Parts: sequence; structure tokens; C-alpha cells
Amino acid sequence: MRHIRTKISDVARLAGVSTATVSRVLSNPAMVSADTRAAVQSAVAATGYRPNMAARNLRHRRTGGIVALVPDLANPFFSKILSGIASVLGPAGYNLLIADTRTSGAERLLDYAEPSRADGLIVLDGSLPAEALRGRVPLVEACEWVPDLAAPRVRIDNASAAGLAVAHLADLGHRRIGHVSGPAGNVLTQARLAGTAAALAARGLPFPQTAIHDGDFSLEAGQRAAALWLAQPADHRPTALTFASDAMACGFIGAVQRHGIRVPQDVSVVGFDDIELIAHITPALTTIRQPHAALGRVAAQRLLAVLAGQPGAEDTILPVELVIRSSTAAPAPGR
Amino acid sequence: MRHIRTKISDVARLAGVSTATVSRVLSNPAMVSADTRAAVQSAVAATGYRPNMAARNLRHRRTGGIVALVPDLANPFFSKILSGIASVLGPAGYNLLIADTRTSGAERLLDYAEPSRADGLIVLDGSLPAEALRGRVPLVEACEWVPDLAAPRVRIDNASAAGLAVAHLADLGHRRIGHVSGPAGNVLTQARLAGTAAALAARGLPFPQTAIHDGDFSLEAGQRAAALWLAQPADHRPTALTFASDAMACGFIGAVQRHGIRVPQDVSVVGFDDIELIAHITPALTTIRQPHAALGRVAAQRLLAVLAGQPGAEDTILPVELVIRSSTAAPAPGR
DNA sequence: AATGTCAATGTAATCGATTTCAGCCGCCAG
DNA sequence: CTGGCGGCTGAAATCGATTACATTGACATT
Repeated sequence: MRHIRTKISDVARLAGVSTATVSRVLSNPAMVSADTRAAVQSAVAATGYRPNMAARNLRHRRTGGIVALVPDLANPFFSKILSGIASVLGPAGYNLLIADTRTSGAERLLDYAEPSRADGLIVLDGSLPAEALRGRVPLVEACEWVPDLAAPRVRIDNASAAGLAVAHLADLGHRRIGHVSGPAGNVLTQARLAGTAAALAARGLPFPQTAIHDGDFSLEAGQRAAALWLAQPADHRPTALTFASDAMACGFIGAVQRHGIRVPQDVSVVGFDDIELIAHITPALTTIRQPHAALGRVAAQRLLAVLAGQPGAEDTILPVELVIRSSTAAPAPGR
Repeated sequence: MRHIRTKISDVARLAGVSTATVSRVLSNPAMVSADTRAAVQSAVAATGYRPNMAARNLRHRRTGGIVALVPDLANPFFSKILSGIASVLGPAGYNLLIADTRTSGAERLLDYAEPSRADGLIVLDGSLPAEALRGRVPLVEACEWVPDLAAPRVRIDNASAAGLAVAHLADLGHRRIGHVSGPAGNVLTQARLAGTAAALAARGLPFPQTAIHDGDFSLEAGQRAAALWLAQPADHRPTALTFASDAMACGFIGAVQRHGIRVPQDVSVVGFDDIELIAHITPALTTIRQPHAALGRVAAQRLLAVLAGQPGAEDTILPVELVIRSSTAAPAPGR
């Protein structure tokens, strides 16, 4: 049981060389003669030496860490993306630091955007202040984005994704289609709402204010939307709804089912995200599949490219997919 | 737009003092006279100086980071716990580093258990090799644990939690109760299986091998268990099942429903974990609620206590709760 | 007046690795 | 025999902050 950290000078002394040589063996072995190299390597093995990262980082003026700024770590949607990020960053030799932007104050955010804290930033929260991030550490945005922040973005085409959902419902014959949106001010909310409106307009279908429910991505918002929907007269309310998140769709379905409403016979539901569980509920949810892991992976790769000196400011748009399951059907006759 | 990092000597020069004084103003202001302090503070403000963490860490022989070793970052169960960890670590001035033990190889694990990488470790994966973690960085275990590793553990009483589920079903009148377990070798699997067996034995109920399905916590395992259950003759198969995870329970319910089986009328189901969504599916899942966020918070607090020099090696057991929803009912008469 | 105390500040060592620069040695060409 | 070159190595500077120790001057004590 070794208690004192062995440092490079210990190894050097044991091997009978200078610290410079030890360092070279570790980082650029070809530079050192075979004999010395072997001596150093066995000294390293004997002492169990591992370089001190803080010292190395200080000298290299880098940290080896990349921070992901997440709005809500507890949300499974984000954890999938983080998983994708981690799968790229780990093998590339970077540490993944995670900061929950809701938990930590604005002051801390500035700390994270510090070159001495992290070499780069992956921003998953579009509601952060642009000025706190501008002109600091290299960053990319994933999924969400901060308006007015010029940074590479890895995302989906939210408007046309929302349009896919509408098209599917319209093709089934629905004419009164509603939408439950995300939180006000969120960039995704706006894009998906706009895409919904555009797709409806393109088919000459109405989209009155009463067909839009303000949500916030949460299960509870889905339940609230259900209460409002149930309160509308059955021959006026939408026969189908698109949701800005699967969680809301799930909350809606659970709530209306408890009132004897059948999905999809009485109302069709399309979610958004394709989180894992919702393929297994009854009815299995029709939804827009986001490539969660790929979003994270690509964002991480883009950031690595930026760090390697390849600027490339354009956005990366990943494809989505309409996954048709059992929560959508043609509207009941006469509705 | 400032491009060169300002360092402490720049501030010192501007304020007309030595770097030592600047450092003291920043870390121990009371040590410096009011005049000098004001001069330094305005120089700091003027330059926008922020200390270099690598240099500070090197000098302090600490990293300011804590690593969480997670088996599967994409699993919502773990992300809730991480969220709890983050909520404690952030305010305490620590960075949270996350490593996915499945993604990163065993070599990397050793790196993370390095004092120069992290000041402490929170282990959420009980399948890691004890020898890789022993005698290194201070650590605590949460939820799962590594056998033979003497470290503070923050967890629930898995055996009695599993017993709660059995008791509930037995009280409803079920006599053939099955269990779908976690992956072989997992400490939780063993504890929950043992608790299930003990509770059944205490009530004189049978627990044959055929009533145990080997799972792995995943949705798919639940589906597989459903196929096996469906294949058993209706008057011999269990009238109720307890699951080692909600995900498996969810996969089971979805699969049997597709075969016309009604839950809970035809079979009762009890999950484990109480992940968010399963309260909103139909039927709402009866389950054992784990205090996810609290597990993370307490684990983080215990680690901070260890780092502060309070050893305290005993386990912390957090309470669980049986949440009765709609997936359990008395067995059909005559079964 | 000599001495001690204390507060405020500066000087320089330190944390541990990397890297520049210079020196040494051996060998080859002139 | 000498100048030059290339391969290998070590001494020392460096990264940027913290802190042990030394210094200064003001003031109190005897």
C-alpha cells in the first residue's frame, strides 16, 4: 500500500536519468535510446508512477475537460444525449464534466466557460444568456440553441419534424388537429409550433388558438392539456393532437384514458422524441424519433474538430423519422 | 474582446502590489488593508482576471472534481441520481465528472481513481473490480456496491423492499407469485431475489424455479419474461409477478396486453424504482419507490464528509415506499 | 532609548510536469 | 587532424498560482 504519490523525479532517480528523459519516454518514446527507454519503463512500472494531471495541464495550458451544460439532468431525453457525448469524449481522452444549468446559478456558468476549467463547451440549453458564452471557450450547441450566438449547431429540423406529425394525422383524415407546445420562450417550442402551423396551412386545415395548449415538456403539462381538451365539446375539440414531447403525450394519454377516452379510437396522439419507454405503453406511441445518441456523438465530434483547429461554423442537421405505432388512427366517422 | 489570458502578475502590476497580495485579496481578504484591497479589487475588475485552475490545483494538490462512475448514463434511473449528486456537488464547489463504465475500458477506470484526476469517487456500478478501486481516491458507493470493498454505502434495503412487494400481493390473495430478476451477478439482483424468497417463505407460499425469470433490468427482458409467462398453462402460471425494475415491468405489461391479457385482472404486476413515466401508463404501475434524488444527494454529502476528514464507514439506508397504483388487484376467482 | 509586538506586504520557494536550449560524444568528410 | 553534424541527454526555465518566511515600519513597553 503506497501512500505518498510518486512523482516524475522519483522515477528519474530510480532509473538514473533526468526528469526530462522520463517525460520523453512517456510522451515521445522514439526520442530516447532503447536502453534508457527500457530502464525508465521498468522504473515507471516499479513505482506505479502516474503523471499528475494538474501539472501537465498547467504546462500544456489545457484542462482535458469538456463541460456539458444541461437544463435538466434528470430528464431521460438529455441523459441519452449525454451518453452519446460520453462515448466520443472518453476515447478521445477528454473528461466529461456535467453542469445542471437549473441547479447552478449564472455565476457558476461563467466559471464553466473558463479556459482554465474546460477546453470546450457543449450547450444543451437554449435559454442561457448569449453574452455569458460569447467570446470564451470554444463551444457547440446541441438540440437547443441560444439565439444570437454564432456557434456550430447540431440539431434536427424541428419545423419539418413537426410537419411530419401533422402530415401523418392529415393523411389519416383528421381535420381538427391540435398541438401541445413546449415552454414559452424555448427555441424548440417556437420551431415546432411554426412547423405545425405551416403544415396545417399547407393543407388548408384550421389552426385556431383554442387548438394550441401551452405546455412545458412535462408529464403534468400533458395532464393539464387533457383536462382542457376534455372540457371542450366533443364535436368541436381536435380529433388528433401533436405534442412537443413524448412525456406530455404520455401524461395526456394516461389522463384521458382515466376518463374513458380511448386512444386512438377517440383521439389520436403523436409524441415527439421517441424516448425508450413509450414504445411499450398501451397504446404504443406514434412519435417523431430524434437520434438522441447521434446528436450527442456528432456534437462531441464537432467540438473535437473545433478544438483541433477546424472551424466550420455551419449547422449539422440530423434526420428524424416518423415512427408509426398504435396511438394514431383515422378519426371516428362523423367527427 | 480580450484574447490573452490575464494572469495574477498582470493584476499585481496594475494594482502596484505583489502577486502574493493579489492572491491574499482573493482568498483571504481580511489579511490585507482596506486600501490595498480596494486597489486590487478594482484591478481585478478592470482586467477581468480569473485565476487559472490548473495552477491553483497544482499548488493545492487537489482537483476540485469528483467522478461518478455510472453503468449506463442513458438509463433514466441513473440520471435522477446524478441529478441529486450534481445538486450537492455544484454548490459545494466541486465539478462533477461523469464516466460511463460500459463505454470506457478498465484502463480508464484506473485513471479516474487517480488523486490527480479527482478528489473523490462516487461508484454507482457494483460490477467493477474491487482491486481497481481499493486504496486509491476516497469513495462512496450509491445504490449498488462492490462486494469486498470497504467503503461507505448509501443504498436502500433491497431485500425488505422486495419483501414489501410480495407482502402486498400476498395480502391481495395471490398464492402463485413470480419474480423477474435483474442480471446475474448483480448485487441488487441477489438481494431482491433473496428478499422475495424470504417473504414468500415467511407466508408459506411456494417459489419454484419456474416462477423465477432471469432478466437484466431492460424493457426487452420484460418482453421475454412475458413470452415465457404466456407459454405457461394459465392455471399454473403465477397470478402476480414482482419485477426488479420498472422497465421490465413495463415491457411485460406492454407485451401481455398485446396478447389480450388484462392487467391487473388477469395478472398483477409490481415494479421497482418508481421512474417517472410509469405513473402515467395504463394501468398505472404499482411499484417500490426508490428515493432517487436523495440517494444521489446523500451519497454526495457523505463523500464531502469523507473529504472533510470525517471517516464514518457505516452504511446509510434510505427508506423505500410501496406505491400502490392500478397494476395490482386480487387474483381472479378460482385461480 | 532600546526592545518587542503586530500588521501589512514583498521575496522567493513550491506544486509536478514539459520543453527549450545547450552540451557531449561519436563519426564522417575534407 | 579538424570542423561539422546528428543523436541523446541533462540543466534549467516555464506554466500560474499559493504560501512560508523575511522585512518593514508603526507603535507600545520597560
